[in-house]
Amino acid sequence: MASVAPSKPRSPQDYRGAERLLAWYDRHARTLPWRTRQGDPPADPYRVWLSEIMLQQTTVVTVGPYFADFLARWPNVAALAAAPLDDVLTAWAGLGYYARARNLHRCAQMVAGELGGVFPDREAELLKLPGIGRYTAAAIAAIAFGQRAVVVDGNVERVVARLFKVETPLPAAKAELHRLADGLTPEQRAGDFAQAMMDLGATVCLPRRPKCLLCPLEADCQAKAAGIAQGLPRRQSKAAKPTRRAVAFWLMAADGALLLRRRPEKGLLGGMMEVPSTPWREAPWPAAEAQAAAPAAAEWRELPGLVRHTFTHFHFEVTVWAARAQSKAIDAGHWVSLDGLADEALPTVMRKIIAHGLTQTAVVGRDD
DNA sequence: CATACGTGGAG
DNA sequence: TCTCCAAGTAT
Repeated sequence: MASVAPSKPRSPQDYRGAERLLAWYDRHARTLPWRTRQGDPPADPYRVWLSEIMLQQTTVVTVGPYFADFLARWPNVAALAAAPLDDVLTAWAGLGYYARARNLHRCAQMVAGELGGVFPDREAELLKLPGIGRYTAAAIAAIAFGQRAVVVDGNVERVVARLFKVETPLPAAKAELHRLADGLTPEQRAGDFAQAMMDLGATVCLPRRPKCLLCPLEADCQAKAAGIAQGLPRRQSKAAKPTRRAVAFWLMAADGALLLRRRPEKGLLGGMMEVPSTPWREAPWPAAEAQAAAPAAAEWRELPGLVRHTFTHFHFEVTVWAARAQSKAIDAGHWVSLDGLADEALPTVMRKIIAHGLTQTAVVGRDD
């Protein structure tokens, strides 16, 4: 149970903490592309939504250029809804968690269609939309619509776990941390408060070396008082990552086009383009077995080296085989000129494989 | 409640 | 090299 839960949800002490945090935020708020400043018109819900989806498990630095590109190409929800899904996937390529891009597009179509182009302003309605979960619904309600909502992301969990010295490891502590965050959240300026908590976590209450001397909440922080701030929140240890292996087939036509194919809509890298390969599995691929999985009969040659990539839950090792295609009459997949690769929805792991194929075939000489 | 789902930067 | 972890969601 709670090691140190406040007896009342909203004590005067908590309220002063919120006040101090907001005062700190007014002085230290970072200027971010999707953030409005004091005195500006209210935040555009489309921009808040777009940024929040992109920021799920993704750093501010990484999101920056993608947010600018999306906003330039699709300045409002109607424009995004009208875009072909493949264009959205291509623009998203490299950001990761590609289900977000598919849900983003579906959500845009729902808002632009049945919702008449207007984002819901209530958490419960936002929660019904694809790609919007508990955190994002609260963040949009608070930041775009000024409603009191309890916004809890990884930063807030860390800040609250330290403030109240919650020693239960995550994820078991999630419900308790949410309750404690609720008790801290003020009625007014809920959007600023949420962003202040997240900024505090991102710049002061850091995971490894918290800068407690700069923290506006230091005097209230029970973990700091106990000298264990750096060790919180505790986390349940994660399982080791297995290694999966595959052989990728670098098939080039006489005109220099490369064979790609689209992955299934669901699952890993769903809907994205890929270099054709054997299935991904732990056991290495004997040559004869890989041969049988090739997209065409050809004189396959193994390129030197190995492509390594780590996903969320496994390591990936890819050997690349290269061959020259006799014709472009191949069912599964489509041919793309090397110049056209930039316009394909290729995730990072596939760009690594392509870069490897490009350099190794150049070193060894085309093929045959 | 557990697991699948990307990528890049920091230490 | 390796582990951690970042403005989480869906199932």
